[in-house]
Amino acid sequence: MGVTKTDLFTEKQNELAKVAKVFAHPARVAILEYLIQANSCINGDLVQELGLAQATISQHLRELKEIGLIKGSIEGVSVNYCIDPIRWTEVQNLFQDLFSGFPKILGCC
Amino acid sequence: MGVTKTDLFTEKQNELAKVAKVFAHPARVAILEYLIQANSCINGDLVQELGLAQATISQHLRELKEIGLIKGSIEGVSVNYCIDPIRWTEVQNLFQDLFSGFPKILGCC
DNA sequence: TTATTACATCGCAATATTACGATATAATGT
DNA sequence: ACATTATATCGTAATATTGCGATGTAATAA
Repeated sequence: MGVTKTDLFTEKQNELAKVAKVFAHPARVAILEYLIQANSCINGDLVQELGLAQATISQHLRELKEIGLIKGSIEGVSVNYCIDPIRWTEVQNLFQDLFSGFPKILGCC
Repeated sequence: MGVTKTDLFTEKQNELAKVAKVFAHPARVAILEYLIQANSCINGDLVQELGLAQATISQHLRELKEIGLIKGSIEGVSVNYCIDPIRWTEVQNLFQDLFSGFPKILGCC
């Protein structure tokens, strides 16, 4: 027990859930918002920005990378992180598809 | 350890993370999609629909209720579940605000 | 080469989530 | 009252997530 039964659900349902999990931690939301707001995408000061340990930030960054939302390119000693616009739109559409599927007009109950 | 440091983040970041967590399981996504697609919101057959045990479904429904995305009204012996349109839009906007904050034009990196 | 700087990974403890059998509750039917 | 039906809650085992110190790695500087 304790393991999600992914085989019971559609590809898309599993994909949305997996992506949503990445948004399901305030540190990762904060990282994304910081990357958006720093209109240039030079980084490394995330550890100062958020109050978490370097190891913890690194772990969150990895999860964002794994789902494809951000990319990191080595810039000398440090790493430049930025949002992947293609994937960003893709993920936006995943959520949009679900949200727009509900016709707010039909207020039953 | 193991506990999210919510005090480090903004109200809105914590709220979005909390809401995203509800979408972060395919069973809950499936439940929402089923409620959307069953244009009437009479229910109870979710246990047959998804392949999970009744206790598990009930637990997922509670999480959806707790975040306010669905409402359940007692209908005799069974319960009618349906999506709360107000909350649905509210949550949609929470995500939309984040997604639209990124200007896809500025393709740096 | 050795030191420094920036980040990644490992390993572990604390906590949270998932799933479900068992049991409780609450409304209806006989 | 008793049985039935539908759903909720409890308790617990399996697994996942979070956070961080310690350590590894890789590029540059002295």
